[in-house]
Formats: sequence, C-alpha cells, structure tokens
Amino acid sequence: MVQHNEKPLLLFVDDDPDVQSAARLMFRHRGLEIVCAHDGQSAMTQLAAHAIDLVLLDLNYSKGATSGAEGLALLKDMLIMRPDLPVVVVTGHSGVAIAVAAMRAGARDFVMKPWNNERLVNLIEKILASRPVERETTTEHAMIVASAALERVVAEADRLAPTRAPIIICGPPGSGKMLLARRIFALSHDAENEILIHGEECNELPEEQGNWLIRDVEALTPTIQRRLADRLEMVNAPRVIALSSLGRDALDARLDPKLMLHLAMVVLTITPLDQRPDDIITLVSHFSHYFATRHGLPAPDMDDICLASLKAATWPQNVRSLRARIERAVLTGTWQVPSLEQHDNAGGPTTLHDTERMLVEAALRKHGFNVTQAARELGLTRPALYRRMARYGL
Amino acid sequence: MVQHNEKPLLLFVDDDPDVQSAARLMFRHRGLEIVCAHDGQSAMTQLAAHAIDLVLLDLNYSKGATSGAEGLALLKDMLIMRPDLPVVVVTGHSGVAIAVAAMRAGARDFVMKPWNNERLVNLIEKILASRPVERETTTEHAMIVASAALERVVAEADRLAPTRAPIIICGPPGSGKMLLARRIFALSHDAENEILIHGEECNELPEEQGNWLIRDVEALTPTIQRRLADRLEMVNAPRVIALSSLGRDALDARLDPKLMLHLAMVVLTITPLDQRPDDIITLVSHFSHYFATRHGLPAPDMDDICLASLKAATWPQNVRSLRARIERAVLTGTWQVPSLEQHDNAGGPTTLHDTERMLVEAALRKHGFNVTQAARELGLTRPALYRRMARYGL
DNA sequence: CTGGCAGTGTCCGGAACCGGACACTCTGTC
DNA sequence: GACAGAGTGTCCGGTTCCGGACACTGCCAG
Repeated sequence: MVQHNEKPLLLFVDDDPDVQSAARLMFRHRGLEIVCAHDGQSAMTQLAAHAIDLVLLDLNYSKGATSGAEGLALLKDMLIMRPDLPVVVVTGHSGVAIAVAAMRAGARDFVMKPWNNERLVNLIEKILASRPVERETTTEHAMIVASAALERVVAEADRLAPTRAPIIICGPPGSGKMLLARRIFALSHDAENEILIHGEECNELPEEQGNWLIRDVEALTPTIQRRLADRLEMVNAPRVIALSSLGRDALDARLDPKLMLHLAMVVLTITPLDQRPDDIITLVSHFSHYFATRHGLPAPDMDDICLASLKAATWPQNVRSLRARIERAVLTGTWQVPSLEQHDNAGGPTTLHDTERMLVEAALRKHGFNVTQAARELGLTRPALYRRMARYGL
Repeated sequence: MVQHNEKPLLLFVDDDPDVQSAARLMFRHRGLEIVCAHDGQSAMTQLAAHAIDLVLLDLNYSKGATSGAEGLALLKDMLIMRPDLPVVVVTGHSGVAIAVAAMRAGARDFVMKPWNNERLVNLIEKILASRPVERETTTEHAMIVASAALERVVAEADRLAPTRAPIIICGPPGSGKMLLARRIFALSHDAENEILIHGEECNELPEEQGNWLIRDVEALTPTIQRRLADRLEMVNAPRVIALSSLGRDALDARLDPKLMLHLAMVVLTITPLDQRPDDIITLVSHFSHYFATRHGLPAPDMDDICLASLKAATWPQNVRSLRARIERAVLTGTWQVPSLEQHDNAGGPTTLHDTERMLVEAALRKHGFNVTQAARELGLTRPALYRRMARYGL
C-alpha cells in the first residue's frame, strides 16, 4: 500500500477530467492531496491502493445518467470495505430524495455542485479532525518476522511473488499461512481478483481466473482435484496458492499425483511457533501495542519471567493462540490465566470422554478433591467417581 | 405509562389543528392510532406519557418559522430520550440542506408535504415492521442488580463495553444474557447496527459489520463456525457477543477451537437466580411496581413469609420465571399459586448425565441426526450412541 | 475421652455396556 | 443397471461398570 506523508489524502470520484483538474489545484492550494477516479471500478482500486482519509463522491458517471444509482452503489461498496470511511457526496443532479438516500446509505454529508471552495474545505477539515479511526490498524496484515527460519521463507515468497508459479504453503494451524499468501498476492503483478476457496466446501471450481487461494487443499474431493489439475494445465491458468496444515509428504499421499505435479513445484513451510522463539518476542511486542491501541486499554506489564513463560509455552494454534492470549491480557489487565485454560485444546471438537474428564477434574478441583461432594455434584456414586479418577489419572 | 392495545401508536407533531384532524382520520382508517402535539414541549410530554412506536415530525411550529431549527432540536431531544425511536420528518418548507440536516440528526426518513397517503402509510408500516426491539424490553432495559455476584459480572461487562472485544455470555435460560448483551452494545462506542443471529437457524453470516448478537452459539453449524472464525480474524471484524446456556467447558468441547480462541477471551457467566437471593428481593420489588403500573392494578401485599418462599423457590427459567410469577400475582391479586406449578422443573445441566445428554443431543442436531458423524465427533461407536439415544429419548 | 459425622478406599455379584459383525437402504456416479 | 460409498438398526458373547456394603480415618462438639 502506498503511504503518503502526513498530508491528508482524498479520493475524488468524478467522471469529468476538467473537474478533476480544477479540484486537484484547489485542494493542493489548501494543503490537501487528492487521487482521482472516474468511475466505480477505478475508485475501488484507488481505495485499495492508497490510504484514503476521505472520499468526495459524485453520484453519476455515465453520460446522461442522473439517477445517482451508480454512486449510491459505489458508496455502499466503499463502506463495506471500510465502514468508518468518511464519504461526502458532491453532486449536481440532486433533489431531496437523492440527498436523503445518500445520507441513509451512510454518507457523512451532502454538498451540491457547484460548491463553495471555502465551505467545502472547512467541511473536509472538520470531518478529518473528528475522525476516530487510527490508520495504524492496516499495519496488522504485515508478517511479523524476526527468526531466521521465517525470514528465509518470506524471502523465498517475495522472490516468487511476481511470478505466476503455483505455491503450496504448509504449516500448522495459526502459523500465518494466510498472511503469507496474501503477501504474495499483494506483491504479485496481478493484485486483484483474489478468490478464496475452502477445500472442505468446494463443489466446483470458479470460472474466473485471477488468484485462487485454497485453504485445506487436502480436503478437496478427488473430482475437484482432477479438475484443478486440468485447469492448471491450461494456458491462462489461475495463480494458485494452496494452504495446508499437512506436510509435503502427507500431501503427496493425499492429493492427486497430477495435481501435486503442478502445485508442488514450490512448497513453503512455516515452522511451528514453538520452534522460533525470536518471533514470539517480536509478536508479543507487536500485539501488545496493537491491542492496547485497538481497545483503548493499557497493556499489562511484561517482565522477564513472564516473557520466558510465553516463550516456553506451547501454542497449539501458533500465532493465533499467542495473539488471543495477548488480547486477553490487554482486556483483563493481567497475564495470568485460569488454570483450566492451560489445557491444550488443539484439534477438533473434543469427545465425550474429554468432556467427562474435564468436568470430573473441574468438580474435583472445585471441591478440593473431596470425592463425596464432587460425586454428588456430578451425579455419580463415589465408586463410580473413583473409577473415573483412575481412568483419567486424577 | 398509558398502554394502548395492539395497534401501533404514532406521535404526530404539527402546529396546525386542521392537519392534525385530517391525519387522525386518515391513519385511523388504516389501523394506526395517533396522539398529537402542537409544539416541542407537548411532543416531549406525549412521548413520555405514551408508548409511542413512531413519530411524524414537522419541523416548524412558530408562525412564520421556516428554518426547521425548532424541529431539529426536538428531534435530537427525542432521540436522547429514546435512541431507537423511529422519527420520520414530514415538512413543507424543505430543501436539500434541511433534508440532509434532518437525516444527519437521526431522522429515519424524510417526507415532503403534501404527502401521498398510501406512500406515507406504507413507509410507516415498513419502519414498524423492521423495528428491532420490542417496546416492552426497552422500558426494562436496565439490569436489575443487587447481588455481589451479578454486580461483578455487570461491572466487568461495563468495563469491556467500549472495547471491541468479542464476549461470550453464559448462563441458564432466562438469566438475563440478552439484557446484558444489549447493555454492552448500548454502552459501546458503536451502538448501532445490532444484528441478531440465531445459532440454530443461521445459514450464512451477515455481510454487514456492526454488532452481532448470537444466541445459542453452540448450535452454529461447523461451516458457519469456521466462517465466523475467519470473519473475526479480519481487521474490521464485527463486534460479536455470543450467548449460550452451556458453560465454558462445554463450549470448549463443542465449538471450533479457532472460533473459541477468538470468542472466549472474555467469558461472562451469569449464575442461576437460585444462587443470588439478593437479586430476587430487588427483582420482586421492581417487577411488582412495573406490572402494577403496566396493568393499572395494585400489587398484592408482600410479607416476610411470602418473600422468604420466593427466595427459597427454584426458578427453572430464572428471571423469566420470576417475572411471570410476579405478573400473575399482580393480575390475580394473590401470591398463591396452583399446586401443580410448584413442581420443580429440570434445571440447568449439572450432572454428568445431564451434560452427556446435552452433548449427545447437540451433536445429533449439529449433524442432522446423522448417527455415524455424531458418534465420530463424540468419540463413541454407533451402537454406544444408539444406546444413549434410547436412554435419553432422543 | 467419646460419640457422631463426614469422608476415604476397596470389594464383588449382578447388571449394563461394549463393539465387531451382519443385513439392509439410499444416493450418486459411471 | 451396476456398483461403490455412506449410512441405518440390531445382535450377542465378552467385558466393564454398577452401587450397596464394609472397614477404616480424622475432626469436632459435648
């Protein structure tokens, strides 16, 4: 994403080049930079490509169009992408109905053409002064890299990003596969049309080309795997990045061999977080700051013992676990966690046995291992509880 | 507060008696009752005295006034008193600027005089149909808190309300989970766009952001749970409050682990009403007064023996049960109840059997009573699951 | 000091549960 | 139409679990 200096950046959406030129000159005189778009598609592209602070939006782009429907649709799309984005509707063809519709659709204000320069600039500055959202939140997408191991993986990914090579990214859940994939797409020459495909739910492949991001690729049915293999053999094949929690060997065993031939020419493997403590240090710092800012709460104090225990802990869901742990620390004001929650809950839903074990242990702890009371609460006889204690090693 | 029958009640604010008369006739023909006000003060008085469903608001009341300033000020005052009140501005002296100002001030829509009767009635009915909150619940919005246990939970909720943290609220049926959730939303920085999602019926997640209130979160399908987990990882994630009658441990067993990581960093647990007798005392007082006012009947006398028996009783549906009991007492004039209703109904799950039954049923529902899949999830063989189904009558 | 009470840990005959196996149905694909 | 795969409902010999009973310990009020 291109980041300008501290001058606010406006997006000016109007189909008239003369109006665009005049606006650019006028705003620059007043310390505001603008990027221009002439229709909805280019507007969304500019919004994605720049850190826009405010949008000035005309409602009509097609010759002879006066209904404003195009602009209202674009307004809604913009607010879907960025719900807190201030949008000022600036239009000539206007009536009360259009103005009301624009306001109901989420416009911050409504200005009629031709506008008064001073009034418009004053309105813009007032809105910019009152904006509540830190632009910093966009920084969360970056890969946080400190360890040499991850640095090598990211460097390889960056090198391959501009190519159209299919890539497999392996790594345990929560290790950053999705982040790395999105980074590759962002750095590629064709940073649009990202299509997310869930391996478990995929019943048919998209018709569109572009960039395909396939999660849990091993869950694709054999039929879809064959179709994907065929698709990758076409001249204008999509760019595919496949994600999996399995390793390369397991994928070899699970996926169609023809598909593996195409996909697996590059396999990037993100190691578990436990194996890269340098990343943990950096992630703790990053997320502490991030969640403190996001929630408006102070991050709890971090000392060496606490940091050592975070480094020594196991993270079943990798960065996702660590991130959740840090957010909870910010919200609760302490790094302490209830002892029950220190159990690993990795994997799918737990079984009846697991649930029973948890409840038995919880009841025993609650009653200080008084078997009679715990049995009463659990609705068990004491011998029955003794047997379960033996079974579960409690 | 004067309560009308089931017909919606509108407040019509216009200074012209002839317009008021014509409006009353027209609306009555279409099944809508109105009360009228001729200026700001009488409008606020009527708003306070009646359970108003919607306001039709002219903007000018003084002779010769056309600026709309009076009406805009009144609009703001109304919305301070009742933030969710739908207000439609109906005015003759209008332009784009006035319309924009009214919408920015919180008007639901803007209609110009002279209006089209059918269109106006259609608009009113559409707004009434889409109103999100039952009138009764807005008047008893406050948590009734006396016990230390609930006070701690509410304090924690208030502290977290301004954050965007996802929250799980656990508690038996009728214990006030929905009230607490709404309180959190009301106190948050973004008290709009509340979307209610029923876990059992949810086939797809909303596209809109804002605040999501998920009832029976454990009933979400695995697919929806994964999508929700993905959604919560986005930068501009919705604010989610999830409600469940299950405890934290059972949710751990039932929900997708990735989802639990995001949702369960804060778990608020409302204890059963039986365990907080101080709340019972306060609730009895509150509801006695509330229903006496509502029904225009005196509350039956309360003595110590009666109060003690209410404290000692079991409340299977918690506050909901107590509330119904008090309303009946007001309506019948006595605290005596038919003996049949003194039976203890099954309370929340406490024993291992209850928990097992609940998990078995939930797994079966989750998999559409596919016994093979449910057994696999529960870690049981199919015959073992069949025996439990027979045992529990599923 | 003593008796009552709450709790502990184990025993054992009978009851209940286990899961592999079987015969069957339904659906989708070739 | 044939076939494979997923699922259904039940059977039955073997295994496990059940809970009342027993012997015992520790604590505390009288």
